[in-house]
Amino acid sequence: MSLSKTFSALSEPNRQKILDLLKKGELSVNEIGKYLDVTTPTLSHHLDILKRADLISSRRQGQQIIYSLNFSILEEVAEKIAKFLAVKKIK
Amino acid sequence: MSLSKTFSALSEPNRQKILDLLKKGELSVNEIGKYLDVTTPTLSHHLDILKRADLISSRRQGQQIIYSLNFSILEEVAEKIAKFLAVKKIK
DNA sequence: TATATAATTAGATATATATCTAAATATCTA
DNA sequence: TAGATATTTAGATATATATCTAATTATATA
Repeated sequence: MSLSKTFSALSEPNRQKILDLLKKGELSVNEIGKYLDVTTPTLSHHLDILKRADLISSRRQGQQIIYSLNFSILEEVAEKIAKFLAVKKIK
Repeated sequence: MSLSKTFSALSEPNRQKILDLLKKGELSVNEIGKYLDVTTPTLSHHLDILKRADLISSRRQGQQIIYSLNFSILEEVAEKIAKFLAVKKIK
């Protein structure tokens, strides 16, 4: 997974909000939609981008698709930034 | 400064490379250009975006503009991600 | 099995972004 | 001060992205 793809996924406010919502626990598309001011197809598009960036996962539960947060990529990003910043201290 | 603007600035590969180059020390536009496969105006555009995101600073030195890395915003990003991830441990 | 509900996919459109060439600006130097 | 060098700004263009409506797919249920 490229850092660019991750940062790109993280750069959109609606997607940040989705991650914030999922932080508290998994949610269906419909439930997420209640907190965002976009149509369902637009929401679906944002979920797709987050999923391709491996920031979230999904599973079907009856008629609903339940999305949940993946922490690992964000942990990697934090680690990479920390490693990047580490040079500062070396100097 | 919005997180979106920061992530957006960080999402482009050439800009990531610029930050990487500046990590080792300040450089002129011309020097940075040696490592990137873009024209000078394009490079100037990327520098402008990084500067607007407060990720780099510049000063004039004779005919050259010298760019240097700002660590603070990246430190903030790392901190925000860490804080975001902290909920995981709480639960 | 027809209808309702949940979500995605398709297709269109408007805005943003990355890129280039050409022109402008700033500084240095012969 | 004329010409060279360094960088930015202006303007054009092609690609990417966010958004919508309409259509499709998947599941549940009366």
